[in-house]
Amino acid sequence: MREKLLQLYDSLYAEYGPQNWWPAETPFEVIIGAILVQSTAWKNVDHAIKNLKTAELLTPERLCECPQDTLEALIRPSGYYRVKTKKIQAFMEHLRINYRNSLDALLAKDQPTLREELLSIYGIGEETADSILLYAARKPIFVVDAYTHRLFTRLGWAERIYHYGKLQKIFMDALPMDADLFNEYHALIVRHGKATCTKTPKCSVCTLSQQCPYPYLVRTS
DNA sequence: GGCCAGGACACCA
DNA sequence: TGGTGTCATGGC
Repeated sequence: MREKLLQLYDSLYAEYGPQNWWPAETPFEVIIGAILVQSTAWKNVDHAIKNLKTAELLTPERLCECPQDTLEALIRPSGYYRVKTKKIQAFMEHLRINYRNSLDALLAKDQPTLREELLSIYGIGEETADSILLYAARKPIFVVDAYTHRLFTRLGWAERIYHYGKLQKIFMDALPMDADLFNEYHALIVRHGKATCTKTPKCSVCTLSQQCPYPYLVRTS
C-alpha cells in the first residue's frame, strides 16, 4: 500500500504542484474555517471569513464576546449559519473556560489528548478535529474527507461504506509520520476532487486505475 | 432553475 | 451498526 500511496501522491503533486494549505493567516482562522467549511464550498466560507476579518472579530478575545445574532449575520454566506454559530460558540466557550482564551495552550497538548478533547466539543467531529490537529497545531495526523473516500472507492482501494477511521488508518499505517507530507497530500486530494478531467489521454492520476476516477467529468467533445 | 459543496448530530430500526 | 433527515447559502 505504501508504494501505491506514494505513487498517487507523486502523480497528484506532478499534476497540481504545491497547494500551500491551509488557506488561513493564523491557527485561530484555521479552526473557524474548519467549522465553517463543513459540507460547504470554500468560496462561501471565504465570504464569511472576510466578514469576520472586516469586523475585526477573528481573535479568541473578540469572538468570544460577539453576540449570537451578530455572529449569525456575519457567517450567513457560509450556510447552515444557525448551527455553525452554535458550534463556534461551543468552541469559544471551551477555550475561554479551560484556557482563558489561550489557543497556544490548547494546541500545545499532545496529539491523542488534544484529539479527544476536540471531539468532546459540540460540532467538532473527526474530520474537523483532524484538520485542526494538522493545520492549526501542526501535528502529524492524516485528514480524511469525502474527496478521499470518493477517490479511493473509484480506485478500488476502499469499500463503499464511508468509514473515517479505516480510511485514515490506510494512510497512517503506510506513510511516515510527517505533518508536511500529510498536509500536502490531503490538500492535493481536495484539489484533484475539485478538478474537471478533460485530458486525453487521461491525466496521470486517473491512469493509476483501469477506470478513470472521474469518468463523469471527462468531456467527450 | 437545479444541483451540490473540504460534516456533524439526532433519531430510528 | 447502518440508514436517513436536518441544517442553508451561493456558485456554476
